[in-house]
Amino acid sequence: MATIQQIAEEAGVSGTTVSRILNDVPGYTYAERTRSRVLEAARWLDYHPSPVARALVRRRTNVIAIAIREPDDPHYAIPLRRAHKMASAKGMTTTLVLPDSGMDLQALLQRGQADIGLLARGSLGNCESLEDALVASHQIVVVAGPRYTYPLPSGVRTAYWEEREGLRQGLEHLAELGHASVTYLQGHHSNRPKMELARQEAERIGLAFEAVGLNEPAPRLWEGAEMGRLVMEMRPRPTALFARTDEVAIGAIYAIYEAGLRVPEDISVMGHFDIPFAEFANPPLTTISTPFAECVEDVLQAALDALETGSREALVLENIRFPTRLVHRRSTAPPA
Amino acid sequence: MATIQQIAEEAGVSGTTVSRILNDVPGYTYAERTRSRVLEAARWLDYHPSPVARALVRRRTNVIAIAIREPDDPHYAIPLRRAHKMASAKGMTTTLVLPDSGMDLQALLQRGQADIGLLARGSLGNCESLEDALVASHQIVVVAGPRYTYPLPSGVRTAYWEEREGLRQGLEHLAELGHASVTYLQGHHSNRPKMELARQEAERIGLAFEAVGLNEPAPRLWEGAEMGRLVMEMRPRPTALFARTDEVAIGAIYAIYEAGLRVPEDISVMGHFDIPFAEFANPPLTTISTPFAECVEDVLQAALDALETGSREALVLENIRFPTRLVHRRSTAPPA
DNA sequence: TTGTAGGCGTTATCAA
DNA sequence: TTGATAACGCCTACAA
Repeated sequence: MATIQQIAEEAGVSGTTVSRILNDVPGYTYAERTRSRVLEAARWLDYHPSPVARALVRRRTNVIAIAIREPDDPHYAIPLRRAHKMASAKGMTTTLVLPDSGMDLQALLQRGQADIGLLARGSLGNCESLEDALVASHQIVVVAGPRYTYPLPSGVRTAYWEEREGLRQGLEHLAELGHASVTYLQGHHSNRPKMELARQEAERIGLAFEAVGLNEPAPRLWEGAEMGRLVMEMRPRPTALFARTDEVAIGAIYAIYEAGLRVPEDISVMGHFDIPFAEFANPPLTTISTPFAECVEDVLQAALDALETGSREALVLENIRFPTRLVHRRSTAPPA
Repeated sequence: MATIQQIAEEAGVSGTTVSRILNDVPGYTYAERTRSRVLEAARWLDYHPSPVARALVRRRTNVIAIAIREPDDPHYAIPLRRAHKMASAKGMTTTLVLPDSGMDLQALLQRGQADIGLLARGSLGNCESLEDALVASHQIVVVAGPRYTYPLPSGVRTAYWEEREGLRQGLEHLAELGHASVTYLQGHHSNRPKMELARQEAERIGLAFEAVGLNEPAPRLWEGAEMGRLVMEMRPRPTALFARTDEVAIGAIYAIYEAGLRVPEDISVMGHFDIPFAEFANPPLTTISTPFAECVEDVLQAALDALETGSREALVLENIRFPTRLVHRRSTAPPA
């Protein structure tokens, strides 16, 4: 509520003086008497600077916009938490951008509501509109997430992992266990690109491949259960399931037990992403661990640096790739 | 990048005219020629109004600050998603406030960085500082969450459920199944108030009560596993576990299977909150469903109304209570 | 039907 | 060592 002007009057100085003292602007040495009078008046009036007014003149909102796909997916909680932590360490705040809402990242940045846009995506590629955003607004945009087959978005700093790599690791794991075929749990056909990658890798390894899809989109756990039920009716019954997501895998396991079978004795199931629940699933889920946290940290750090130095140069220099990793737990075993 | 002034020059009118036309300010009828010239210039220059400048003069940021405890707890994803949805339906954005960060809700509101503060808490009560915030800033604060024993925060619009109610429902369920005693999985002692409530209710029902605690705080799944292991060594072994949280319950089930026992054949386990994973746990988790979404929706709607009408009256009128509900699934059964 | 002037709270520029 | 003054982009009396 209190403004710099009020402090100035209270302390009998000018607003300029108050601003400089309160902000410790370098290059100005004020008389101790003035300093203390200002400081005291500020405390007395319970002064809090207005970030809005500041943002207007400094052209800096101190806001990081975080765009994620699904806020209730534990997998996306990672970038959210990470980014929030890094932001508040710098005294910045975060704003959430979700896909359904009318407010998209591009609009947010164009209007100058955020200094940095962090895109934590479920897939990279097809990002032309991103570059537009980058050019149109002078803000900083960085991207973290998995790469499928599309080329990386150019002109945007990116950290990523190769979805193909994780898929291969999982497929090889199943092959090594002795499985001759995999059934991939794709879900809604919007997830087709990933499935195609899996198919390619399976063929390279010499694993028979089959995919289960769903016409209607649904929350992942439900998708998993639904596909699990479909699988239970397939003859011959698949020996190994590779789910698009840990949640899909857990949903599938639910359906398998519902049908009176067991994992991995009757059928092996593996997931993707290694969310915390994977470790504590019953049975503990074999899955592919994915470096989402590292990716976010990497690009966001670059973005913060760029923001501080004011040079956007470092932003496009490199696109760093982080490795994925097989986490072998108990939901996979040799076929019966 | 483009400003109203630039449009004004481009269209050969004054800034005032541009502002009024672009905002459809009622009470002004402009010549069609002027209108179209302004509109065209705006499109031509790709004009986007600056929310920062607007916020400064309108004293309205169009931001809702959402304070939650743990971003990666699926339980807290509910208020987050709900609030974000309601916000963006009104063209507002959200900012996240997490406990660890230096940025707290009070500071945010005092500085006028948000119009509404939504506190989606893990517990109600002890909210004196809240009222300070309310009085100090002219912003709107509302609260949603569980109530333990403390009185509701007064002077703040609240929607809540009674933690005691859910606890009783769970305890009664176990008693009806024939259990003579419960072991409550409390976790870190910061969760003691809820445990005390459970103890009281157990005594009222005539159920022997015992609590398992932990000295070190840990993520809930790990807490659950740790306490599950402790329980496995207790003699006589408990017949029924009541976990503070679904995640704790799932962690405990993990430890139970690790020890070679089964749920519910050897031991019953129930959780609290009914997160999506509860339904798909193995076995599906009996739990208490909690109306977090309804609570958030209720108070946030009140807050939005208050913001629109400008009267804070409606805000303190009522504190609505929503019921909790037992969800009986398969992790509980009569004792062996 | 349109425009002018002033202000929202802060910082930057220039002068003293 | 300190102050005027003018922005930042928008909105709202008040005037014409």
